[in-house]
Amino acid sequence: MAANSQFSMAVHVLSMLARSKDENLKSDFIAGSVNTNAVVIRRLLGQLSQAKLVVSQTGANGGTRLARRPSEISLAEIYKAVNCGEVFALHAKEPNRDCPVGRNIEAVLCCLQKEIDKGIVEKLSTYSLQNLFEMVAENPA
Amino acid sequence: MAANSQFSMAVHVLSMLARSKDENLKSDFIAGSVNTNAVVIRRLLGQLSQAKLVVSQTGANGGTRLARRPSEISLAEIYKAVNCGEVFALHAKEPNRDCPVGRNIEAVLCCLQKEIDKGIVEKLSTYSLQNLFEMVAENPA
DNA sequence: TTGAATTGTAACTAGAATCGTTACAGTTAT
DNA sequence: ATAACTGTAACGATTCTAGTTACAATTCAA
Repeated sequence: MAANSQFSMAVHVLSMLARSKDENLKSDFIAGSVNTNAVVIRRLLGQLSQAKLVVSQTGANGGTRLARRPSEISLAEIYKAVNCGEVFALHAKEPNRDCPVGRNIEAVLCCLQKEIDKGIVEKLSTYSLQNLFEMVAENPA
Repeated sequence: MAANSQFSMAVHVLSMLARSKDENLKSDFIAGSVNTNAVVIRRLLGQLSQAKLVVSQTGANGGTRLARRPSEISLAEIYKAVNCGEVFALHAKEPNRDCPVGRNIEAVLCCLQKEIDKGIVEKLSTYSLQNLFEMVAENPA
């Protein structure tokens, strides 16, 4: 499959919104920067809106802006807002319950998966959208 | 796509091998516990063999055993041995270079991606296959 | 030395997930 | 009223994983 780039796109989109301050941005304009279709952006914005990270307005002169200041949005919130799966997947088919290993391995792996995910969220929560936006701005083209 | 469960399968397979000590296990037997096809297991064992975590023998009475003791194999090595992608993917299409955000976001995201991956590896390196195997053994069925 | 048991690997299929695209209903400013 | 937007459904193209079959190469053992 194509790899899931929702988090990357979300960070991109939110950086655009951070840059535009309180002005509404159109999905079409954002799509031009991300280099994709406006519907893809609107779908993503829908998730970010549900997570209360952005506010959208329909109608003429509509568009989207941040719901909070960039310094008050952590990358962890963005990560949780978009649907970007787990670090590794558990078994596709249930292992054999007649095997002492097969019987118990899933529970252990599930635990480990959660622990890793917690670590990721912790690391991401040390960055705000503001921090990230500054990195983008500083970065030499 | 179906999610990538290589790491889960690898840990499962290596736990089986840890349990069997120095005895060779057949791919067919392992497949029975993982509940998949023997070829899938052999493919996985190929990767683990390249990473020098296991040793295989062809021919009659062949099979696979651990290359080292379970206490000397960390989960981080297993993670690196199998091909289980990144936490999040970068942009599918290259962003628009004419946009100040689009121009620089990828480099920043790439950095972040590496930092997160480093965190995962650090966390995984605190567990050995032995530790994990003990968790599986202790876990109530 | 023959035969049986195994691994290694190529090739193909089925199924799932993402992204892109078109289409259109609903909303809002002017 | 009309034009400019968002929200969302529906479908296709692409890509990835895992499952499967098939078979060559290797090794043990009688």
